[in-house]
Amino acid sequence: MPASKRDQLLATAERLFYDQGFHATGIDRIVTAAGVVRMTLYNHFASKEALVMAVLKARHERFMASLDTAAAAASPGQATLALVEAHGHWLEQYSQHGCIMAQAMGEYAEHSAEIHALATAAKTDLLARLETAVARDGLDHHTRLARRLFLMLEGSNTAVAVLGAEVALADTRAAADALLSAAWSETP
Amino acid sequence: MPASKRDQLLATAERLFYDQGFHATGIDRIVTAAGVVRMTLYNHFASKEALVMAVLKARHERFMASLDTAAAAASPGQATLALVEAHGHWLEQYSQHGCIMAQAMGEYAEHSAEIHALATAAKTDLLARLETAVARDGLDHHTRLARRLFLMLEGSNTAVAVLGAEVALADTRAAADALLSAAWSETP
DNA sequence: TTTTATTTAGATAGATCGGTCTATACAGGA
DNA sequence: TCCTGTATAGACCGATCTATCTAAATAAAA
Repeated sequence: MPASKRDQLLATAERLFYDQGFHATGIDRIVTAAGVVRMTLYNHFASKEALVMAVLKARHERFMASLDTAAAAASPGQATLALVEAHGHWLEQYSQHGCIMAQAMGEYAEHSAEIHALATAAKTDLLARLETAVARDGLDHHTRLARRLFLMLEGSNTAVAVLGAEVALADTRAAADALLSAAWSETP
Repeated sequence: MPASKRDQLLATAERLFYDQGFHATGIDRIVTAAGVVRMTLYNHFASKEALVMAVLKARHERFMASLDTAAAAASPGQATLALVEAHGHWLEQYSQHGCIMAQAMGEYAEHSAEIHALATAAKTDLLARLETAVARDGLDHHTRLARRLFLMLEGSNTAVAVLGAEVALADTRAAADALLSAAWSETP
């Protein structure tokens, strides 16, 4: 069965928002690219802001699901590295030129508290998953370590855009390994 | 002496672009906030795109100068950490809710190759400074290590926006220390 | 077949966008 | 004093923005 008009709109808007930016992408371009008429969009979404919210929410849920799947499938003691790998895989597939949540935070910081809060929550959700994984792997100082890994993964968003996925993700993996090793030997 | 109209425009535009985003900030708002008339802007800058370029260029030069000053004043063997400190200091002062260059890359990736290239060059300039410092400090594998530190510093841009400057910068410092220690003990 | 919900087409609204134009005012330096 | 460069005020342009409205077409469910 073909995707619903609503799903077509979500997928098209996500692509355009990510490639062109939020404010630079007009309603007309979205509906044209989705092969749909303007009223169909406003039938499914109350406003452009509501559309942005729905796009980010759906994308975030997909991202979290891929993290959770990877963590659940990891061998004992390997949950943290599995998250790092899953994050890298996501960047390779869907996020080659920067993080859409960071972009949304910047574009809507003073224009929509709702969108800004959603994007911020997406970041803290990732941090929370890291904390859970680090704790599950039996590593000490798990909050501190999780925050350091968070720094790395956030940095890899930009690094992929600047240096390319191959180089950036290899660096991220190696740096994560170094942080994890250092965590064992470091004095508390 | 009061700042020139041109400088007023640059400072005002920088603030508005950073706080509200590039596309979401109109020419009218800039000139009004700068206390200047519309034609004065177009007398000094050929277009909005040229204004964005000038703003980013000036900001980047200020940033680079602060890095170079810090590196030059560092004790022998401490240039790398001095750069990390200087970067953190910059975030505290001027970049509390995300990196304006990353924002520009996102907003202009498909709208202005010139702006996108400038923002990308800003990132590679930071990476180059890190490489120089790491080499000057006599650390091995300096390219690889510099790229890992680059990841950290890029991550701290987002981390400051999400977790606040205090927490994020403490983590960044600690993680950089850990990476530097690990660099000594790691097998090539 | 009738009802109900969805989609289409297209006109329309008012605001704002980046950018241009002209005429006027006002400096400081020659 | 005159001249040159800069700033002001404000009208103006066409394009685009988000959003709404109506009327007709379409399809699936009852």
